Amino acid sequence: MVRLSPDVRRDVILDATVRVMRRKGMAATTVRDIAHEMGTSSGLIHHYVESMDVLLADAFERAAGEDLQATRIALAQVSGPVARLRIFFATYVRAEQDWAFQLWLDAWSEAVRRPAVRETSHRLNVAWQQVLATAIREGTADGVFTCDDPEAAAWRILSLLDGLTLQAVAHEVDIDRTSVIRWSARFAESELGLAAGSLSDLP
Amino acid sequence: MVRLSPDVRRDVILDATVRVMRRKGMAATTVRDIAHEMGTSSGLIHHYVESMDVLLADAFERAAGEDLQATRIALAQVSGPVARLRIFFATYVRAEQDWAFQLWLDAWSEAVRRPAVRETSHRLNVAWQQVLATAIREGTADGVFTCDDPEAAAWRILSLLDGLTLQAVAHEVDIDRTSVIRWSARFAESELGLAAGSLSDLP
DNA sequence: AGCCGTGTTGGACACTTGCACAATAGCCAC
DNA sequence: GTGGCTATTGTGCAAGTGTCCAACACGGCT
Repeated sequence: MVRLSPDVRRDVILDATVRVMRRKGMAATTVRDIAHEMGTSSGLIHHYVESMDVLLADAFERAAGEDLQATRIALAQVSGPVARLRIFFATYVRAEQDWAFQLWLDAWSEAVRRPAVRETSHRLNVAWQQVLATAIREGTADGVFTCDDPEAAAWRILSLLDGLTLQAVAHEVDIDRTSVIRWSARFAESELGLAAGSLSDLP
Repeated sequence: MVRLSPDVRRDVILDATVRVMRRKGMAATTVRDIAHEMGTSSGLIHHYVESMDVLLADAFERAAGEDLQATRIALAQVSGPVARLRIFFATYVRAEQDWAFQLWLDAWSEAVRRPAVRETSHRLNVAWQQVLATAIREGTADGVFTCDDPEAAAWRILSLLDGLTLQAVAHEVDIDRTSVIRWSARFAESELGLAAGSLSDLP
């Protein structure tokens, strides 16, 4: 029985929850699973967490938020709208490892029943869209892109990316990962008035 | 206590399951719910169905299959590639009422864990893609469309449609239904070499 | 009419779930 | 040291799950 400070314990709980979620899926994650993963009692979890609903939402936020942050950092380290967009597509594959995207599928599905999950997935989805929209706005300001509605264009590009990834992850066939990226990048080219290949051609 | 023949009873069970699924979602559907919906005992269900797993998969197949069939019929009643594609987008909205698309979200999420569900959702997704691919092939044969890979184009259009609908259904905001259709139709125009507005302008 | 096959019942079963709460045990201030 | 605060335990609970099964009752057959 190791006694930890509340902050550390909260961290340990979230980490354990993420690990269980990625192994069993969001819907199948139980309090007892998490307790067993931490090597503690299940009562301890309820001492820190008000409900299973928000725990799942918080854990999802941690898991998905890390990917988002990684992409943001990667984008910040590069300059120029075209190069930045190339990085966006490149990190999106890395970010969306199968288990990570599976969590997104779980979140979208659970959103109807779990208000906390819906709120989180909604917020994170908007955050992803904003990353893209910001990059597009910068490109139009520079005169490199031609796009009269960056917000909408960002939703469309992100949705095509998600829709294609969905098929690749859920059904494991028909569409391979490189096609997902190339097709999405080509769509972005046409959305932003770029020459064919400027985003989708391999470097 | 109405005594039905096995065939009829099986049908009644599937119908009741679909109704409960569309009300509560796939993951939250229970044997007792279905029994209550039919007005019978829960034991009766297991007299006909080997497990909950395959019952959910079969019911999903019925629910999603009906929408697919409705779209196929609607497409068959119209002639000309452009008109047919317009119908496709129009029926996709109708077909994908919130509850129906919610079932798809559930299915994609459950696919990893439930082999029966994965097999069904995969097969039906391919079927939808084939409906679109066939329409595109006919259009290219007629010289109306310009498209060198109808199969891939169908996946892209369908994926954009799914990705956008996903946001509209799961998060209930940000993207309204008319935008989903208009944006997808515009994307189809550029994929098929059509003039802007030929698919996306309201009739 | 009576009988028998079988569709149907309703509850038992063993299990799981999230959550609550008294009791316990570790750590820090004094 | 020692007391007190609180992190942690472990059990209990009520409600839920899928599955099973002996008993029942309806409809067609003789």
